[in-house]
Parts: sequence; C-alpha cells; structure tokens
Amino acid sequence: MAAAPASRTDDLPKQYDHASAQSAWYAFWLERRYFHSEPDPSREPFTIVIPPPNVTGALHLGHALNNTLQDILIRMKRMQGYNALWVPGTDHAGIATQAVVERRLLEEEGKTRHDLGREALVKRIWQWKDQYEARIIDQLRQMGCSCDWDRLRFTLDEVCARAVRHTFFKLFREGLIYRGKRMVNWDTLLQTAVSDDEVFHETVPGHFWHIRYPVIDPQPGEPEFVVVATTRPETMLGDTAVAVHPDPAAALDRAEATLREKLAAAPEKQKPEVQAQLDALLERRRTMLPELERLRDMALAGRRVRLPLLNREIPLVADEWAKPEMGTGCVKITPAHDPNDYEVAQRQHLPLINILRPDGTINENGGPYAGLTIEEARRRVVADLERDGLLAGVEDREIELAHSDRSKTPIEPMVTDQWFVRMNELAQMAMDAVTDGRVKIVPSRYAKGYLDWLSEKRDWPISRQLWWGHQIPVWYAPTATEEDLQRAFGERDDVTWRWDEEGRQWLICVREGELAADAIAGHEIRREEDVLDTWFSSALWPHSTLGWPEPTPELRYYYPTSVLVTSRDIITLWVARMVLTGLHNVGDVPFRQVYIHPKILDGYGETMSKSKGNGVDPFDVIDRVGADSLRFGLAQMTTETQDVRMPVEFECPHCGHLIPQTRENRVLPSIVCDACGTAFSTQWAQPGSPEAELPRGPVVSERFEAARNFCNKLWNASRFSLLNLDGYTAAPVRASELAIEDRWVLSRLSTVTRNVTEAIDRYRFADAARELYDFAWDEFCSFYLEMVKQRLQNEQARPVAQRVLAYALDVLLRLLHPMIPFLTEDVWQRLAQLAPERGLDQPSAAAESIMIAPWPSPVSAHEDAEIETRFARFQEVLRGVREIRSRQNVPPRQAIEFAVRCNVDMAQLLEPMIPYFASMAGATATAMGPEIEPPPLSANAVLPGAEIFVDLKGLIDVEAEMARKRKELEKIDAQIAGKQKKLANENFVRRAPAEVVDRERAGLKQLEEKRSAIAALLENLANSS
RNA sequence: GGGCGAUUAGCUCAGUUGGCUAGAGCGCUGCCCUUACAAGGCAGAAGUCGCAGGUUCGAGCCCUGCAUCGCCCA
Repeated sequence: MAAAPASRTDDLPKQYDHASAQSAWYAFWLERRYFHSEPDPSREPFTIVIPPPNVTGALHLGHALNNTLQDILIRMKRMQGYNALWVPGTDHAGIATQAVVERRLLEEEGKTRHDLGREALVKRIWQWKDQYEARIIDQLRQMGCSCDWDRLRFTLDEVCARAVRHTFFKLFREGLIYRGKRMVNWDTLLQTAVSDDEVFHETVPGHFWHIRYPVIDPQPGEPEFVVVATTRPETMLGDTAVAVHPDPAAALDRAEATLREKLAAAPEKQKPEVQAQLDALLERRRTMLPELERLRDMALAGRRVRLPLLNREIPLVADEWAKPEMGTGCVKITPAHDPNDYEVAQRQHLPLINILRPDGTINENGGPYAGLTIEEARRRVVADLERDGLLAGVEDREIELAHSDRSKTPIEPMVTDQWFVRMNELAQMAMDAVTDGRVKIVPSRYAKGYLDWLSEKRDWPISRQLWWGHQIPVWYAPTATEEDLQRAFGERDDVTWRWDEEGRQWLICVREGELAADAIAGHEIRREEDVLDTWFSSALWPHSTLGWPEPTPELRYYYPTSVLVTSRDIITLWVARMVLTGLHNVGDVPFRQVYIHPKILDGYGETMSKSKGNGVDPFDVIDRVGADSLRFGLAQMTTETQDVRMPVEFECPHCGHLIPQTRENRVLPSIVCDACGTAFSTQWAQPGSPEAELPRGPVVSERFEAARNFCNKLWNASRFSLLNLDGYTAAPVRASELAIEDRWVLSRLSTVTRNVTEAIDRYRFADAARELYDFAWDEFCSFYLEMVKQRLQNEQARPVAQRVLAYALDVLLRLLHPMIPFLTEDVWQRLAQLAPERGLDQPSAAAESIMIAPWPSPVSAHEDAEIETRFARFQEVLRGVREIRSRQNVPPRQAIEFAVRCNVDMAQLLEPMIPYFASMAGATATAMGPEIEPPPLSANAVLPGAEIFVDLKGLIDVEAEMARKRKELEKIDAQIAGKQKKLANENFVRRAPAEVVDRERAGLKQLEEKRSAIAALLENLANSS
C-alpha cells in the first residue's frame, strides 16, 4: 500500500480555506465560460432575469439572499441539463441615485444641481453608477453567482433605452399615455414629484389655527364670520372656497350612531373614553347644529366670503367633505395644495390656484407674500391675521406630516402637469394572467395583494422632474397647426402627435432619435424635460434584456423566462408592471412563476437597509466565514412563512470581540470596543475624516456559524475520504460485494436525492438545506465514515470500500453544489486526481467541473427498507450503550461489556453490527437473545423490544444509578397513566381510527415492559448493595 | 381603518393531512486533544407551544375573540 505523498496532506489543511477556493474556482468557471448560454432549440431553456439592484449603493444581505436563491436554482437546473441562463444587470434608480449624488455635491462642494447644470450632473451620476455597478458585480462574483456576464444590462444602456422609447411611442400612439394636472407629493428640496411609496409619515408637534373669514353682506340673523381651522395657515392664499356640510343634522346622526355602536362593543375599560366622545358629540349638536344649518342655507343661497389678506371673494359651498363633527364644522378649500380639497374642487367646479414655486417659495399668486419660504409665509400670515383681528384661536396639536423618503423634508401637496399611463385594459390583462394561472405566484397568498392592487386600475404616473433617467420623448408645439405637423411629419411612421386640450398645444412623440428645434418650419418646438419613472424601464426588464423590440433569437428562445425571484415589497410596483408590459409588448407573460422570498430583518425586527445603518455587507460575512457558509446559511433560513431575524454584531478588528449592534451604535462613524477599549470605524465613517483612519470593524452575525461549522465538517469528511483513496481503482461494484453500511448509505442517498430535488423545485430551500445537513452530518459522517474506516484498513475490503466511498462522496457533493459551490468544486477537483472514473454499475470519467456534472437521480434499486430498519435498531442500541457509559462516568478508553435481551429476529439484525459497537462505543457484546441473564451488577437501558445491560463489575455508583432509575420510573408512570386514561375513554376507542388506537395500545405495552424492566433492575441493584 | 404574516427552549428557528412522549442549531452542564474534523466527539439539563374561549375521542396545528410585533394598502 503506497503511502500518501507528503505534499497531498500538506495540501489538505484541517480547516477549510474558503478564500483560496473562491478565487481559484470562480476564475476557472469564467475561463471555461460555463455561465454563458446561447439559444439552442434542441435543448430546453431555464431562464432567470436578475431583479436589477440599484446602483445607488452596494448590496446588503437582503440582496445576498435574493441572489443566492437564484443561483441555487440556476445551478441545479444547469446540472439537470437545462440550457440555463441567468441575465445580470443593474437599475439606474432615478431619484434615489440622483439624490445621493446631489447630497454629496452639496456636502463636499457646497453646490446644487443647478450650479452644475443638467449635462454635468448627469455625467457625475454616470461616474457614480460606474463605481457602484463595479462594486455590485464584484459582490455577486464573490458570492459565486453564475450569471452570464456577457449579457450584463443596465436600465439606461442603449438596448434598454431603445425598448423604453419603443414602448412609450406605442403607448402614446394607442392613446394610453396622456398628460394632465394631478395632485402630487412635491419634494421642494429635490424639486420633483415623488410617488406615494417614497413618502413616509411622521407625527410632529404643530398647531391648529382658527381663522375668521368675513361674510360679505351678511343678512340679518346671519353670522358676520365663518371660522375655519387649519394646520397650514399659509395655504389660505390659495383658497377658492369655504365648504359646509349639505346636511349637518344627518351627518351628526350618523356619527352618533357609530359612536353608540362602538360604545356597546367596547371593552369595559374603554367605555368611559367612548362615552366622553359621545357626550362631546351631543353637546356639539346642541350648540353648533343651528349655526351649521344656517351656514348651509347661506351656501345654497350663493353667499360669499372675503378671503382675508388677499381680499379675494370666494364662495361658500355645500360639500360633504366638511365634517360637522370635526373642528368648526367648516373647512377652507385649497384645491391646488390638498388632495381632498382637490376632489371638492372637481365636484364643485372651483378654480385651482397654485401658490408655490417648484423650490417651495410662494409665487406671485401669494400677492405680498410672494418670494417667502413656506415657513416665513406661515409666520407672516399668522401675524397679519392677528393684527387684523381675524385669528380666532390657536391650539397645540400633533400632526401627521408627510415627508419625502429621499430628502427627508416635508412634502407639499401640489397640482402639477404630469404624464400617465391609462391602466384600465392593461391592468385587466395583468390580472387575468394570474387568475388563469399563466403566471403562478409562490407562496400563493401573495396573489391577493397583486390582484387587489391591480383591480383599482389607478392610472400610473410616469413622469419625474429629474435629470437622471429616460427623458420623455415628447416635443411641445404650442403654435403649430395640424397642417404644419402633417407637412413636417406626414411621411414618417416613427412620429405621432396628439392635441393637448388642457395645455393648448400639440404633443409630438418620436420613436427614436431627436427632433430639431426647427423641425416644423416657422415654429419653435421644445422637448419635455421630465424623465420617466424608474419603474417604467424596470417594467420592461424581462424582454428589454433579451433585445426587444428586435425579434432576436434570445427573445424567441428564452422568453417567457422561467421564474422571477424577488421580495414581497415590490410585487405591485414591479412584478405587476412587468406582467402588464410583457403582455402588451411581446404578447406573452414575462415569467411562468414568481417566487417571493423572506426579508432579512435585524435583531429588532426592522427591515435591513443601508440607510438605516443596519445593513450588513455580504463581504463582511464572506471574509469571516466564506461564501459557501454565507450561501448555505441563507438557504437554511429561507423558510416558507417567516422573515429572517438576524441580530448582528460588530467584530472588533483589534481583539476580535463581538459588540452587539444597537439602534444607538448602528449609526455611529466609530465605536470603542468594550473589551479592549480601542476604537474602530464603521460604514458611516466619512472618507477623509479622523474615523476613517481607524481600522474598520466588520458587521457579522452568529447566525452563519452553524453553516460555517457545517462547511468545515464537509471539508474534513472530504479530507478523510481523499486521504483514504490511495490506490483507488475503478471497477463495477456488484450488489453482493456491498457491505451493510454501503447498502445503508446508498439507500439513504437515494431518498435524500429525491427529497432535495423536490424541495428545491418547490422553493423549499430550508427543507433542502436541512435534509442535506442532517444526512451529511448525522449519517454520512457520524456513521458511514466511521464504519467504513475498518474496511479501508483491510487489504481485501479496501477496493470496494473505496469505490463506494468515492461514489457516495461524489453524489453528496453534487447535491450540495448549488448551495455550496466553491467547496464542492474544490473537493471535486481533488477527487478527480485520485478517482477520475467513478460510479457503481458502470464507472465513467467524472465531469471536468462539478458545475456541469449531471444532477443526481434517485436510484430505486438502492432503496432498502430492511437495511434502514436494521440501522435504526443498531443506532438505538449504540446510543443506549453510550448513554450508560456516559452516565456512569466510564472513561472512553476503558472497554466495557454489554448484553442485549431481545427476540431472535432482532438479535439476528444486530449480530452483524457487533464489530461496530466495538469501534464506535468501545463496547463488546457478550450475548444477544431472549434468554439473557443480566450480569449481577449492571446498568440497563430499555428500548422498544430490547433491553441493554452493561456489566459494571464494581465500577458502578449504585446510589446514583438507583436515584436515576427511580426518576425514570416516575416519568414512565406518568406516561403510562396518560395512555391508560386515553384507552379507558370509550369515545376514543370507538371513534378514533383503529390504527391510532392500536398504536396507543402498543405504546402502553411497551411502556409497561420498560417499567417492569427498570423495576427489576432496581430491585437487583438494591439487593446487591 | 382594511389585508397578509408572525408569536414554540435563554437566542435563532423547524414542526407536512389534527394522532406529540414537541425537535434542530447556537448557548449552557459533564466527560473526552480517540491519527477526517475542538469550527470536533459522546452524553445531559432546559418548553403551560402569546392569552381566553370553542370544535373534536384527541389541538402546537382547525374556528372565534384578545394582546403584542412586522409588512402592505388606504
């Protein structure tokens, strides 16, 4: 037998070196172009398009999870023989990216975007994009993602831009895109509209001002003033009416009825509170109703009030928006700056007066207040009202104030010109695709939110007042006639136009390229400056990345894609819109399935995000535990219903101490280690600041340690196998040559293969990971390797043992490869050197890389129930022997003897395992069978159908053993009592299924046997002491 | 206010069709540096399954209500 060359063992360290495996094998895969896919009609495609990460910043663990799951799917399908394509790319993320770059511009150079100008700012953002795209790609590669990098796309690149232009043009020509005035959330800092989902609400202390509006020519008996209340007094400059409820009595009745119901239903301790509300309402009715009804009559009579400060006459209108149970019962109407008031204005045909400039200062409609900021205007308006005696009072009040997510400044609602996509038919198409099953959402509960949201069919606002994005391809021609347009563009089918009644101008849309300012002779045209919402380009992602609108071979072959893997918060914003544009542009759904995975939360249950400071860079985890452990850990956590909660720690770079991350320290630029007292920096350290000079403390989580330990276990199991494959020869292995442990491990392997494949196919990643973890650790390592050791030392048995071991390891590595790509490839390549040809029936050359090796299939011929039963028995007895050894403190080195009392069948089952008791528990079996006489001084363990006696010849601590046995008896008595009670229940015996009753009876019998065995031993011990 | 989910050992989570004497990893305790692995081995302790009702022979699981937390929508 040849000794292993020294170099080989040196090459196999006792701990898995993830860093070297990662750098070596990713380069190898790239070099072999395994990630690349070309259309090939002879093979079935399996396609995933990446949810493109924002170039705003680097990836965190949420992205790591998302991409790990995609890679697991892609790698398994590739091994299964599909032509697997994973299209990578990034998203320009309009407002988010522009906002970061603008913020830095201001912080570092004190400049605004207007100082720089559009072209220069966009250039800067491209630089940012290049930097972060590279970073993101690097992160994905470090994680081992097998993306086809030749097909990398960016939502603003030429290919995607062309798809955007064609889509816009098509929708515009079909009349599905229109321009109109809408109430938007205006961010006065960034000077753009932001969508509802970019707005967060915060409760802030504020005031409630009561203002008197003088009634013009009040009739006798009528009040001289109408009092309104507002939290935003400066908006009065844009008031165009005051509203009062058309039937205040009925409205109060309804409010009263609601409160009475609530009172009846309220729990006792809340009753007083509700009662107080009711009393207040009744009081209000008594004191205020007559006045409100009088105001209502005045409104119907066309009475007007004078708007203070500006002296504008505005009508009193009757509208249900005025709530008699709230405030003064009257409400001022500012249609251009309040969404509800806007609706009132639509109903009552009131004019809109916009009082704001884009930067949030008051415009010329604000008269003497023009040019002031909102805050200044508010102070002046309040002061002036007070001077004129028109301020009726001020209350302190908490108000829910909308803030922009991007700039963190208060949102001003404002009516502006915006562009929209008409959703009616498009939304219906997208709904149908899910209801009729062309798109399957997994888990299915998420389909509800998708359908509910689409069913509202709200038009999609697509314009953004930004510079970073796809500029809307529309030119305005306010002076031209239709004849002019006809003359200029009548010959072109790539130009289309439409009359904008509201803006009194022609809108001209061009499919590609630009229109010159003098494209229409004698008229000047001007391009729309707004850009499209980022989601407009993301919505096209599954087909734009494949080359649409060109009828490319890729589009024909890979579309529809197989599955989209994403997180639930963008089901509506993104998934729904992809379905809709896919159907409209290509005529088919973009993907067959949508898999929604969990979110990663921090220790407080908050979503992980960079901006919050609780984001974890996958690099930190990879650096500490390796990409394989990161991936396997994430897969283990991906369960069906639960989000992943992950408390994280800072690792002190000086002493390695872990400091839990808290809400307080997670935003600090530097932290002082509480173990060694030395400071280190965090992700918040500004470049150039003193903190940035400190060594950086990575953020890590203990939750990856189990996966790390597992990878190390696998490494060592592989190491053992490799060290024992010297002299390996390939040859067919006949069934008759297989040892018990071979047959057992092959049987288990087949079952595991089936379960893992099914679990991954059903997106049950945690199940698949657990199946592999348990098998690899508890069966392959703890039993198979332990048992095969003996045969590997034996000249005769060695060749077959090596063949089975090489085969079993080979299959296990392949099953693990999608989750643990680097380690499995590393071992695969080493295995190839020792055992290049592997297999049981017909050994053949192994694939040159595990990445392209075939995915294992279950082998029914290997599944053997009898062997598995025998093993289960053996494992139980082994555990019994070990337990006695441990509880009697018999040192591991000291040999012991044991006997098993059991029936003949079981004795036969156990007989062949006798050598393994010796090697695995240091125990010699002296006898097995029904007629065993226990040694005089022994400890026992009672199993179903077997009793184990370990001969302790004077070593035994009798008192301890007796105490232990008494305790055990108590426990069993309780269990027996439970079962007896159950079986005494006639209802149970009569109504439960027979098999359940039988099982209970058998269980009781077993317990009783166990009880008497223990009682007998106790007596024996008592006598012998 | 509406919808979806969660609540199981100190921590992080499994638990399929109701049959459970409720499992795992980490942590904890005891023994062991046994030539694959101390990131390991063997053994052990630890749970009123959020609370209150209900259905059922039987509930961690099904139903109702409540509490707390999270997400989405208004």
